[in-house]
Amino acid sequence: MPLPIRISHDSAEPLYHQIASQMRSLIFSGQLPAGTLLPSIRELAVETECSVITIRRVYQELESEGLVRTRQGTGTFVSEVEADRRGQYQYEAVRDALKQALERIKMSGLGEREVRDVFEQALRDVFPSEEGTR
Amino acid sequence: MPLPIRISHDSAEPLYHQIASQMRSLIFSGQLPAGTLLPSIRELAVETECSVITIRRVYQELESEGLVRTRQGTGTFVSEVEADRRGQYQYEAVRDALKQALERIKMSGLGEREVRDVFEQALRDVFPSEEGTR
DNA sequence: ATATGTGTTTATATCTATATACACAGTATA
DNA sequence: TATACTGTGTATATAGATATAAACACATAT
Repeated sequence: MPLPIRISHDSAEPLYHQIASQMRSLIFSGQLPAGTLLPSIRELAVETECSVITIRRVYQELESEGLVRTRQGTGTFVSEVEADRRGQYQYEAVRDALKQALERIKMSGLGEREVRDVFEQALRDVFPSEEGTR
Repeated sequence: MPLPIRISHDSAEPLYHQIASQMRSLIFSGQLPAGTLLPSIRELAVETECSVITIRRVYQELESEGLVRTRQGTGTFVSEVEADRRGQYQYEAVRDALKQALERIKMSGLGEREVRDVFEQALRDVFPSEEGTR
């Protein structure tokens, strides 16, 4: 089963960074629970249309952060992660992404009101009108 | 007068890319009208805390896109830009910035309430309390 | 044993960022 | 009117980060 990862080869953000970042989210959000066997570096390389070495680097980086554990000849597994780090990471990731987007939008000349409107509309796509939420 | 440019040395996005991207916005949005004399590469290098060569590269890239015109010994000036390209670029810039942030939000697994809270916080960071805006 | 799946190492190309020394344009001034 | 000065951009060489290919080594099941 392929991982829900979306990378862009046109983006200025380096490939290994995009992949690592998204895998952190998957792990911290619990979508990849501790013990899960990750795809082999070759599988993930195909899936993300990049080289095996790049994936290898991602796994190494995640291992150095204690998020995964890799064993030669066997595979790479998700490690146990303290609850503390979970919420913290997701919160900061979203906060940074939002800030960056807002900076970008502001620079285009839009004012606070317009930025809010644009974003409000976008949010409705992500959280499709749950009637009872109001 | 320094340009309203904000770059991050920690970001995964390359320096020259951050700078070029923001200068495009300034030009396309009309905040830097045609004929404007841009800061010298040394000034902008100091302002952005990067090397002269990096700024030079940015100016070269913008020149190759027809956005600026540079003359040795004199300086770099903003060129005339067709109205067509303006709206187009700004629209796409906003659209892409939003898209990226939303992808990140989806992947985080945070709920609507939390996302909205984070958004308000980020919005305040980017638009520091302009009292009269309401 | 050996076949097939893992991860690993080594060498290489390209991209990003830098420092240093150079060349041109305009201005002051002798 | 020369000429030196000070500001511009420019060229060359180099270091580090990013991405790759190809050959290697380990683990497990036949």
